Amino acid sequence: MPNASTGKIPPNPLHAHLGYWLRLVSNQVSGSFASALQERQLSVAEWVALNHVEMHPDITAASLADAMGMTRGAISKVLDKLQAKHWLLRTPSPQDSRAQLLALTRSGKRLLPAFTDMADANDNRYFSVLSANERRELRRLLQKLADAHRISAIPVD
Amino acid sequence: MPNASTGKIPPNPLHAHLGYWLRLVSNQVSGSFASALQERQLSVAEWVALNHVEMHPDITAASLADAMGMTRGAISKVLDKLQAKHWLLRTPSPQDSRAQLLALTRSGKRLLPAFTDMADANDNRYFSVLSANERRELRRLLQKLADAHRISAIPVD
DNA sequence: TATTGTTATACTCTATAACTATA
DNA sequence: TATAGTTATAGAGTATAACAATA
Repeated sequence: MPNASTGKIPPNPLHAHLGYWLRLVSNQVSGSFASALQERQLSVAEWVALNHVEMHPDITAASLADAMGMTRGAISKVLDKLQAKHWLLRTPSPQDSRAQLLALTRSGKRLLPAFTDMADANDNRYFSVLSANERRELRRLLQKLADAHRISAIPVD
Repeated sequence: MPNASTGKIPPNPLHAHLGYWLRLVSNQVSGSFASALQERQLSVAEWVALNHVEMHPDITAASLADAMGMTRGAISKVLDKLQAKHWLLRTPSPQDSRAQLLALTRSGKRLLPAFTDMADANDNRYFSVLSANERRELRRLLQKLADAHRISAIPVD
C-alpha cells in the first residue's frame, strides 16, 4: 500500500536498515565506555590488550595482533603504552628470542578488576532498560549473527 | 555454582557484556558497508550527508553538522568532497547570506539510489540469516534502547 | 557583539614498509 | 632466506581555535 493512500510520512531510508539501528546503539554504548576509559588515560585497544593478556598469559605480540585484528606495528605501540604505565611486561621467549612473551605486572593484575567494573557499569547503564528475557534474546540474536558470519575479531574501537 | 564444581571453562569476561556482542556485530556490518562505499570513493560520512540533504532540502551546514554529530569544521570538509564530485551544491540563503543552503545536484539525486541499493544489499547479507520474526524482534529491542537513552545522533562511521 | 561557515593546526589512530635481530 | 618485533612515515578523520563575512 503506497504512502499516498495511507497518508504516512515516507520513512527515512536509512532507518529501514537494521545495520543503522545496530550502529546507532553500538556507537553510543561503546562511545560512552571509551570516554570512561579515557578519563583514566586508557584507550579501548589498551583495555582489550590488557584483558587478552590476562586471559592468555605469555601470548606473543604477533598472536595478540591477530586476535585483535591489528597489525604488528599498531600492537607494538599499544604495548609501549601499557608498558609505560607499568601494567605489562615483555620478556624474550627462551625458545625463540625474537618473540616477546607478554604478561601483566602485579600492578596491571591489581587494576584490571576496576576496569572490568567500569565495563559492567556501562553495560548495566544501557541494557538494564531491557528485561532479563529481552537481554537474553538480544544476546541470542547477536550471537546467531556472529556465528553465522564467523565474526571473531575482537572489537577494539 | 562456581566453575570448579561444574568443570566449565571460565568465560572471557569481555563476552559477558552485551555491549561486546553489539560492537562485534556492528563493526562487521558497518565495516563491510564502509568498504563497499570506499570502492566507490565514498566515505560513510559523505553517504550520510548525501542522504540527509536528500531528505532535508535546503538544510544549512550547521543543521547538518548537528544532525550528524560533527563539528562545522568537519562538515565543511565533507561538503567540499561532495561538491568536488558535483553531487552537492551550496547556495547562500536569501534570508541570511552567511548561511549556506545545501541541495543535491541532478547528478547526486540520480546516483543516490545506487548507494541505497548497496546499503540494502549489505543489510540483507548480514540479517537474512535471521527469520522475519527475529529481525522484527532485533529491531524492536534496538529501538527500545535508542528510545530509552534518547539516542539520536546519526552514526557516521 | 554574535553567528555562519572556512581554514589552519594539531592530534589520534592505524597501515605500510623499511629495518634490526634472530632463526 | 624467513620471521618477530620495532620504528619511520604517511594518510584518514576529526576537534579546536583563529578567521572573514554577515547579521
